[in-house]
Amino acid sequence: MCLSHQKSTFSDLSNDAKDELSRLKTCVSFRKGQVIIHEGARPQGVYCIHRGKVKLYTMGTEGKEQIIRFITNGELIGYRSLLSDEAISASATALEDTFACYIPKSSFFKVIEENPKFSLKLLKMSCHELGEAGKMITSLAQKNVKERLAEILLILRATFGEDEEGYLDISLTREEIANMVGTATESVIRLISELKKDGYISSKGKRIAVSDRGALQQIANIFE
Amino acid sequence: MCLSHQKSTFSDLSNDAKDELSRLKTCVSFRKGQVIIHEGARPQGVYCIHRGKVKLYTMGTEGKEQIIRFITNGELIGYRSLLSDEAISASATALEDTFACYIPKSSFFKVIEENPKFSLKLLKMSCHELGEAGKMITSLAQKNVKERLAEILLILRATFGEDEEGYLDISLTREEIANMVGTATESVIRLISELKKDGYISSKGKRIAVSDRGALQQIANIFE
DNA sequence: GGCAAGCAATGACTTTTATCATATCTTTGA
DNA sequence: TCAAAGATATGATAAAAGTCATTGCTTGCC
Repeated sequence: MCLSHQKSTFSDLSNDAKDELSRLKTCVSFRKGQVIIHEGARPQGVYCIHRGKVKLYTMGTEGKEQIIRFITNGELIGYRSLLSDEAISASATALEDTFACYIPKSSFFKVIEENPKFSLKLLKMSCHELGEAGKMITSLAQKNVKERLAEILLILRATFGEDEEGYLDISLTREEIANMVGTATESVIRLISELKKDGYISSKGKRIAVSDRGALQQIANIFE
Repeated sequence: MCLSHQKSTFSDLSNDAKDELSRLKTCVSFRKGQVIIHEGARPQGVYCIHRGKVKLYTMGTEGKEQIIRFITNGELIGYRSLLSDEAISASATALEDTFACYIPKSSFFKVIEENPKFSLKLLKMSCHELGEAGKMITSLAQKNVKERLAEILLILRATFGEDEEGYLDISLTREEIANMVGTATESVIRLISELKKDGYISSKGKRIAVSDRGALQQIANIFE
């Protein structure tokens, strides 16, 4: 159950509050490809991911997905629209079989009201996300496709890590990568071939491994 | 003073809380072009704009500004990094002479802790901003320059309104518009000429007037 | 009022990226 | 296990956008 996660959004709550939450929540699961929340809908609660990987995306013109970010263990889905009292602005779909807790709107607000520290934590979280969104805006506006692709590969590595064989521990199609980078699928494929030829990454089927992190950082213009 | 604004971030506070804030705050003013907060710095407080217009932007590679959004009467500057406890992620510069209240970090947090409703309002605000940022990401990633320019012109109109002559009540150079749209200055100039020729906007010097809102919405692919 | 600095405008040209077409490789499920 | 569907790969070409160069217009300041 997601409350027990070390890094769960709810991890800092008192035991009492956690106990109450665990009474109010229900457990749900989603199969790979299943839509969890849908853009435009009015949310009735939030999901806290226990185990799994989820993409958050908006539909652009021509029905093309734009992936905004990923959500994984311990993180929330749907809190943004619940708190801003707006329609859901981004759909969420499971990228692999996913298990989550569902917390109804009223219970969620109850926890917020009774736990000022939790409310502050949410505030901190959303402000952090805002900073990340700003970075993404600047990259999309100013970097070229190759720079953006290198940046996204590094983000994927930092977010999901690597499996035993060194491949990124996340399975995305080239099209999904293109939908993050903001480009055509063919361009991603071409550039992945190029990065592979230059020895900065390797790939087998859809799986990708970062082999030269420094080189990617240089390509992406990241100095940290 | 900014606390008295109808639409100020602080408008819902109790009179007591407002009184206390007004003791803790100081008044500051910025001349056109003056930097208010600087990317990378650690903020020591927040600014609440009383009167004026401010651009919020990050520096991309090659030192090119990327304007994330504008801030005007009643809105806060610097709260994001204060709340997420990070370095300032976006600089703010006055676009015209601007008057603001400065509220030191400790006072700001005091108000948050003592007024749960205010804390919730900030949460709502930042969640709303997150939604807007998501929209901007999708536009930048999927729309072409002309569509984005039309969208930005509509946003400027909605944010700043028009003066007596019907011109947008905000003075931006073509370069600044390009820094919002995420394109080259020349491209913005060319497209403004084109929109003007087609009769959708008019312009005189740097001033721009939207004459056919519907047409711009159609160009921008906005259906609302 | 005139002059300089900064901005806007436009043309010519290059580079980047998208699109379309087609071939080949991988998965997946009957 | 084998066929079909779905993904990846690559080439040719077109379209979009950026860059560089130059001219002309505004504006603000002495």
